[in-house]
Amino acid sequence: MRSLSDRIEKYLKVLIERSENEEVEIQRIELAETFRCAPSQITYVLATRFTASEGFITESKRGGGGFIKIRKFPLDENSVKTGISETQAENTLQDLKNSGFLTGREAFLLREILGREVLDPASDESDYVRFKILHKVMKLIKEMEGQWDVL
Amino acid sequence: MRSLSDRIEKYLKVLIERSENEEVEIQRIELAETFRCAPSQITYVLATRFTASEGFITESKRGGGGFIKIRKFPLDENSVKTGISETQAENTLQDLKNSGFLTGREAFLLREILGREVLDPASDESDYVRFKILHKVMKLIKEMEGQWDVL
DNA sequence: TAAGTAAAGGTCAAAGAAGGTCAAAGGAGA
DNA sequence: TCTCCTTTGACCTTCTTTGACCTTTACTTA
Repeated sequence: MRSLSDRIEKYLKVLIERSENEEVEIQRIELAETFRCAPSQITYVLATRFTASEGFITESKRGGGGFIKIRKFPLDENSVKTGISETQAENTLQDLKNSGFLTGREAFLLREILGREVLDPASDESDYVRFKILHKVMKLIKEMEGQWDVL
Repeated sequence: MRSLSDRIEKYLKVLIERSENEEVEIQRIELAETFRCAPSQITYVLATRFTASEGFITESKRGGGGFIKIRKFPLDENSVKTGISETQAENTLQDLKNSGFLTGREAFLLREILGREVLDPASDESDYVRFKILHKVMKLIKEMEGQWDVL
């Protein structure tokens, strides 16, 4: 018998799969009501099944009109071929910062590196380099998993 | 479900987009009536979504015939092509100073750097350099968000 | 012209509406 | 039984919305 967490996980992954852009936006309370559980249960599922090492980014806002957004990393074979634009790179960095995987300064530095001043914005070559750099960053996040200080 | 603030923000941004000169002028009470909310709600939206670090400047006047004017910084892709004149640069610096994002000395220094003695006023190349410098400044303001001292 | 009034916008604190955290209790399998 | 994963609930933090009260500006009137 699968647990509640498993069912919520499955439910969210189906939503993401069916989405156009590999992401889904929910309201914690609403989802909790749907599954008739405590809101913190949703937080738990996110924390255990939608981690960066699983390839997910989550973003949220509190207060009125609050939400939780779950997004899958753009790190599939497709991205390797098409590359990543400056804007996509910035969005990803923003996500990583918001999720606490990068500090403000780290994100800042990377943004500068990936920016137009360094990489010609109108070049496919640049997009590919951008992808390679970001891919490395993601890999580091995955592998280090909270042990950055060992560097 | 998006919040009232989100809807008002969207509304104003559409107005700005449709305008000729990237600015819009409204009356607080009128807009509040349109959205059936307290006038201070409008002030809140301005304070949270139309900040300088978001690329906006607001200006207002009280009393009879009062108004609120919202302007977008001239720092979009278009500016990249056309560059920024010395006068435009000065206006932007003035705005940044008035909004409290730059101190008097900082604005002064930048004004000197961007001025005619350093950058030939009759050169497209200069306009482009001016844009790049200002853009960097804005970016720093945005990224550092009150944490300049960490550098 | 000085004083008063009406018509704006500004401020700020409190209430409301989300999501976050964490420790403790509950369960399932080794 | 012991351990590890789930589930819950009390309490916290952040963002939104409102309303009472303040300040500024334009207009009117003695």
